[in-house]
Amino acid sequence: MSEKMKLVDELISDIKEGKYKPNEKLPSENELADQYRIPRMVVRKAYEQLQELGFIFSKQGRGSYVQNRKKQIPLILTGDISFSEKMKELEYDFRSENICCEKIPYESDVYHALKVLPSDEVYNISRLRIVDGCPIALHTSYVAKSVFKQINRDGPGITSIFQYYKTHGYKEFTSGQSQLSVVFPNEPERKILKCSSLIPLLLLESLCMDKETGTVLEYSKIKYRSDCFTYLI
Amino acid sequence: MSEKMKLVDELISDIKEGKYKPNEKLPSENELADQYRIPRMVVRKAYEQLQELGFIFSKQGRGSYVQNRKKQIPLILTGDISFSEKMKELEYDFRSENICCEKIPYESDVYHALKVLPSDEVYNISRLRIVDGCPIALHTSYVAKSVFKQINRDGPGITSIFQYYKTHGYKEFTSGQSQLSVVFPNEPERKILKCSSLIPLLLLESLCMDKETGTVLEYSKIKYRSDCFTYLI
DNA sequence: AACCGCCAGCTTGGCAACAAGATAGATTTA
DNA sequence: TAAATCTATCTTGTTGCCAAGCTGGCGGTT
Repeated sequence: MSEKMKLVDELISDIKEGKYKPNEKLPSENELADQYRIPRMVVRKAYEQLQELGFIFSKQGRGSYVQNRKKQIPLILTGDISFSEKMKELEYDFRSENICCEKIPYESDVYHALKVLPSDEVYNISRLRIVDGCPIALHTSYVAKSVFKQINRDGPGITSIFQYYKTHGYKEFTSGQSQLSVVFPNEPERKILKCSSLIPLLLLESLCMDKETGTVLEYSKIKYRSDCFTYLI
Repeated sequence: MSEKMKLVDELISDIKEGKYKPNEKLPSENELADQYRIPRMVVRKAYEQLQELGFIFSKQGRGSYVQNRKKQIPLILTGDISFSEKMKELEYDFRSENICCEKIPYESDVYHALKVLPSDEVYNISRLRIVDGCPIALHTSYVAKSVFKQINRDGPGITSIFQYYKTHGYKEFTSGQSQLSVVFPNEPERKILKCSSLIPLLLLESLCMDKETGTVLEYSKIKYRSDCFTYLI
C-alpha cells in the first residue's frame, strides 16, 4: 500500500510542478510499472486514486491524461454579506440556481438551531452557486414556516435569500458563531457539484438572525468545493 | 466505479449511524459480494478506500473492523491567542513537541511573506500538537534570522513560540488576513500525524506581526487533522 | 486431564491472464 | 486515387485463481 502512496505523492507533485501539463498524456500503466519495477496493479491503483482526487482522467484504450484544475477563487468567509454580493465584488461570472424547495421531515438538530417546535414546518431551500459555468457551492437554507408563512409557495423562486428577507421587512442581519468542518460529497452532491468522490467539501454551518429582534431567520449549510477556493478569514 | 462508491457511501452512513460499532467485525468481502451480487473486487476496493479514509482497518486472515473515530474538538480559529492557551482553556490533556528546527532553502513565497531579502536566513520551527496522546496538528513557523538573531540556537528548545517572542520584548501581536485551504497529507506528514492518506488537513496560513512596530515576526502554516476538529469562526 | 501439533476452512492480499476499447497503418476494393 | 475495411498493437478494465495469514477444532501424546 505504501508503494502506491509514494507513487501518488510523486505524481501529484509532478503535476503540480507542471512536469505534466493539463491534457497531456501520462505514461501508460505498463511503462510506469516497468520504470519503477513495480507490478502494474500498483500503478493502476495509484491512477485510480488520482482520478478520484480529480487530478487525472483515464479512457479505456487511450490512456490517462492530466485534468486541468480549477482556478482558486479567494473567498471571504465572514457571513454577513451575501454570496452573490461577494462574487459580484470579485467580478466573477456568477449565477445561482434554485434546485430544491421542500418540507423536511423532523430533525432535532435543525429544529433546535432554528428554535422552533417539532409541530412547526421547516423547508429546505437549496441553491447551486455557479462560477464560470462550474458549480462550486451548494447552499442549503432551512427556514421555518412560522417565520415566513408563505415559504412553501415562494421557496422555488428564491435565488437570493437575503433579498427575500428584505422584502419581508428584515433590514439588518447577524450570524452567530459559525462552524467549519470538512466532509466528502455523497452521491447526489457529487452529481450536483460535478465533482469526483474525493474532493473535500468545506462545510460552513451558521445561523442568520434579524439584528433588531434576534429572530432566527434561517439555519444554513454551505458546502464549498475545496478545490475551487482559498478562504480568507 | 460507481458501484464501489455506492457501497462506500452506504458503509460510511452505516458506520456513522452506529449500525456497525467501533471494533466490530464487518462482513467478509465474500459475504458482502454475495449479498449485493457484485464481484468481490468491488467490495475489496470499497474496503480499501474506507481504510484510507480512516473508517476501518483490515487484517489479513482475520477480517475488517470498524476503527473508532476521534472525538471532535471545538477549536476557535482566530489567530491572536496561542494554541496552548486555547487548549488549556478547553481543559484538554495537551502537549507540544518540537520536532524540527532547520534553515530552509530559499523559497520566494515564504521570503516574500516575511518581507525579508533573499540574502537573509529563514528557519523552519515545527511543533507537533498532541491532545490525549493523539497528534492533531502540525504547526510550522518560518522565522527570519534578521529578526531573531539567535534563532538557530534557540529554535530546537521552543515549544510555545509566543513565549519566545515575549522574552524578546514583543508584547502584543496581530495577525493579518489568514488563508484557509484543504490539503491531503504527504508521506512525512502522515507519519508525524499518524493518519491515513485520505484524511483531509485544514491548512491555515497566517502572519504574526508586532502590534507596535508592524514587524513581521513569523509566517506560519498550521495543518489541522480535519477528523479531530470542528472549527468555530 | 492437559498440552501440543496438525489440518481444514475461513479471512485478506496479490497477480497474471484475459477482455474490451482505441488507433494507426497496411490492405483491399470501388 | 480515394474510400473502406481489416489487422496488429497499444491502451485501460475485469476476472478468477492462488498465496499468505489466522483460527478453531480434532486427535494423539504425555
